[in-house]
Amino acid sequence: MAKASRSGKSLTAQTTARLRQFGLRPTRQRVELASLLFDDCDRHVTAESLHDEITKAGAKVSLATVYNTLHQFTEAGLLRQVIVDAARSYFDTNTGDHQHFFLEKEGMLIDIPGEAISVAGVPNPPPGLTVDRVDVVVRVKRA
Amino acid sequence: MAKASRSGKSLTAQTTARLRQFGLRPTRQRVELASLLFDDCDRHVTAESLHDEITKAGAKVSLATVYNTLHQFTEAGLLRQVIVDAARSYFDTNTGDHQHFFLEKEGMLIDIPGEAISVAGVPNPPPGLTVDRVDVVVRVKRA
DNA sequence: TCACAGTTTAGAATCGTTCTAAACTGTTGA
DNA sequence: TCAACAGTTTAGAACGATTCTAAACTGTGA
Repeated sequence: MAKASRSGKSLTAQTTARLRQFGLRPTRQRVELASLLFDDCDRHVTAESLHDEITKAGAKVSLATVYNTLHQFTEAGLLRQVIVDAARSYFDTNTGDHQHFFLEKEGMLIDIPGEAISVAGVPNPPPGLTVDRVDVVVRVKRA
Repeated sequence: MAKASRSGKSLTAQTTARLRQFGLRPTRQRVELASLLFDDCDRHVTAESLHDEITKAGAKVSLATVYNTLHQFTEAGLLRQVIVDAARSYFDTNTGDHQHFFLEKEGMLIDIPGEAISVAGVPNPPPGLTVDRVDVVVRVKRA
């Protein structure tokens, strides 16, 4: 691991710098979690799934820390929370404009690019309210 | 209460008949809950809020029964479950095609008529999957 | 290297929800 | 009308996800 990037910095060093930028002290736990989340392609995780994954990878991070970290990353804008299931929270490393397919049975999320989809005809919200975000969830089933 | 309707049946009698139609034995608890839910205009409730309401109305219905009943009504197609908040489940007496404004802070849902809103450009789901439903949640904030 | 604020942690606590098993009640058939 | 039974309700325990607590630990800047 810690493959050197074009910039000459190791991935870990990049992650460390990134965390510092966002005002997060780069502790071992945060760096390890951030590596899992951000080093490769976009991902959807739950606290539980991320905790399992990091544990299987041999790192020791408590579940409480996984929860704390997911929330801190979300506040910092590194993650986005996706609400599709009453039973558990998902976190998405893709924070750009996009929507989701959701396969409830398997707890699987699939991104839909924001450019692809468009929502028209949203009425003005009642007086005193402003639109914060429009979420589209396309619920799918195995055929 | 039990104001006579044009049909000559009391509301309670109508509710009772309705429940029977859906294969639900019209017990005291179900009739009372159905009255709160369906006698007036469309509503959004949580198990907790409905339990509070029926308790304040002087009826004794356990929270477990409220949960059971909400799920039975949902299965029967009398209610629709709305997933907008990781913390709790909402149930909507409007089962027709429509979407929602959601004011998280206050746990308030407001219907958006289905005709008003339109979602275009939903890609074909990955092979083996079919679209079940498209949910739109317009998250709003106090200005 | 020290001191301290920030962080992590195990375990307890909390919250919404579901389960359990015993008591209760519509309904049906005699 | 009534007994019998399946379906229903219930209190309370149990559950699973998440948050809290308070004590131990660790980056950081001097």
